Amino acid sequence: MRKFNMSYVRRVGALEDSFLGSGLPYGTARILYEIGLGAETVQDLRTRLGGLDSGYVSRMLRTLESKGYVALDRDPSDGRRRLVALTEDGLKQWDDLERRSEERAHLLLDPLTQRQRDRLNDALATADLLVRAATIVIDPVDPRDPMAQEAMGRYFAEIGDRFGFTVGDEGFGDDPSLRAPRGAFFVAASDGAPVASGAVREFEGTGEIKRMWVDPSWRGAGLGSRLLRHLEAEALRLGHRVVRLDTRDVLNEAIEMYERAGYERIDRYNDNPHATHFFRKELG
Amino acid sequence: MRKFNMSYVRRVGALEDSFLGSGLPYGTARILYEIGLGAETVQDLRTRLGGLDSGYVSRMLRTLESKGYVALDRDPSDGRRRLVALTEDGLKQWDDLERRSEERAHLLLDPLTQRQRDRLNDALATADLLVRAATIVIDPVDPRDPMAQEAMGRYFAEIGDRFGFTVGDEGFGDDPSLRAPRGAFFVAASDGAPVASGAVREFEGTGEIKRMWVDPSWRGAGLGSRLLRHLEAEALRLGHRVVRLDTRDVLNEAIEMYERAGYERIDRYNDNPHATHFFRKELG
DNA sequence: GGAATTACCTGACTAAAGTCAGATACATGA
DNA sequence: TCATGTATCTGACTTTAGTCAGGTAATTCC
Repeated sequence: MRKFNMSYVRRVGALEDSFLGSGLPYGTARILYEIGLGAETVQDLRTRLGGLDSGYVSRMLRTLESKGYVALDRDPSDGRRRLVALTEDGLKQWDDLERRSEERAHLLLDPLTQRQRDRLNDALATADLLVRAATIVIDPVDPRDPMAQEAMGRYFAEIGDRFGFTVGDEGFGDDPSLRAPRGAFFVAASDGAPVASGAVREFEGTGEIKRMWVDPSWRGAGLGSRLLRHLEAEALRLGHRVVRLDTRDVLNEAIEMYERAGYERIDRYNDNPHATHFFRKELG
Repeated sequence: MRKFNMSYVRRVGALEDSFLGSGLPYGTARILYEIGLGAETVQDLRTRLGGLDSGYVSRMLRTLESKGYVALDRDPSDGRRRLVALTEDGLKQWDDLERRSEERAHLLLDPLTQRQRDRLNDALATADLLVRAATIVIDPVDPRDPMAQEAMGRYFAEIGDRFGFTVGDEGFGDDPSLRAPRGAFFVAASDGAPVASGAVREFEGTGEIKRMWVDPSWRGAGLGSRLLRHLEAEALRLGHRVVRLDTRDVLNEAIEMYERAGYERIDRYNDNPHATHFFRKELG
């Protein structure tokens, strides 16, 4: 991996030079680029760029403003915040950056045959998925948190199992069993969006795993097992020696994953009408 | 590819931060690192780092010297040149950079299963090879040039190895037929080292391709065909409508490549005792 | 042997990138 | 309503990274 880094950065890292040649220094161009990508507030920008100094960002926004590339406006919902947006000229500049970057990528790929390009693409896509997967962090969140709500929303939508009320404004309500002190909810996020979730709670004296969900585009990256290990550790911490869970027959990969993780089939232990398969595992 | 860049640099690019935390600025650390990697002269350093300003490098060497990390010495074989080397302290610093970098890579790979790590490795190795291949430049050089000599050295060493004859170390002399105005020699280089070579000359009124060689670790990256196209174009430029070449039965991949490139088998046209197969192609 | 070239150095500069210490206006919770 | 906190801005800095124009000693070419 380190070898790759060195040679890749040396060759393609020059891709960042495409930011230059636009008349803007690198930092300023990055800001312009992120705005075009959807950053809406100054704060948003700062976090996207990895926590830059606020004064520094402010100054760069000022130069972009004076060049007529971005417009700043007070946020009506919070007067301290400022909204950033590209002007027409700014959009033109952004397109220019895009085009330049695209061109450079083409230039690089030019000497390769189509077959080689395809191979490169595949390799990079694989690497990307794995690197993303490796840098995902699994964090405990309150199930009422918007991230948790979004994850559950996608979980329920996918399972085709709707609650009595509509998904949206009021969310999935608040199931206290999924929170401290007798439960926990975890969300795995990448780039600020939930990509997997899961919960532990207590049920009839033992641990129970609920709401296991992995974003379809992330399946096969080992995220499910990682999350499962997390949930088991949490169940142990909550004092359980056994966890149980239910799932349904159509979720084949999930069932396989549970089996690989050492879960054994048991008889039905609850009255969930949607579940067909039941598992248990001794922890520790 | 651009997508990969963005997400990769965001996550792993931080790998370069490992240069920081060493108390040295990035540029200076890079110099230290390259010396540890084997750069021996100031010139060597400059080319490895992509042609930095000589004054700039000199200054950085001075700070490294004053910190006691590197020692500079006159080159006995050329008094203008200076030899650079790490001191004991410098070596310690270098190890530290290595360790830090290694640690960071491990931290990233930690959450992955062994199977995933292997997949990532494969993907990165493939991407690396292809990106390297794409950024190789094929340049005409004089066959007396050190690069050409090195390439030919390896070419002869290899066929010598395989076919059991040796070439003296008096060099390959100067075969004027491989130079202008009736011939040309090409070297493909990556990171300053020759990875492939080939020549065109005139023989009995038609073009002839000689000295086709591709570094073993580079085979299968399409370099041979690229070089061959180059040589054909050159032959055409030199006024030939036909090129011929000879090769040997054990070089299977080479023979396949020639066939794919549109070469047809012909009868022996010279008295090269090592050749067994003969080809020709009409150009244009 | 003298001119040209090469390898490196020095000094004087610039722009970019980033830090730090306040200042200011707005927001929020007790 | 007051203390506290937040989002942004301003000004005064520093460090990096890099450029450019000469200069010196050694080497090569003719």
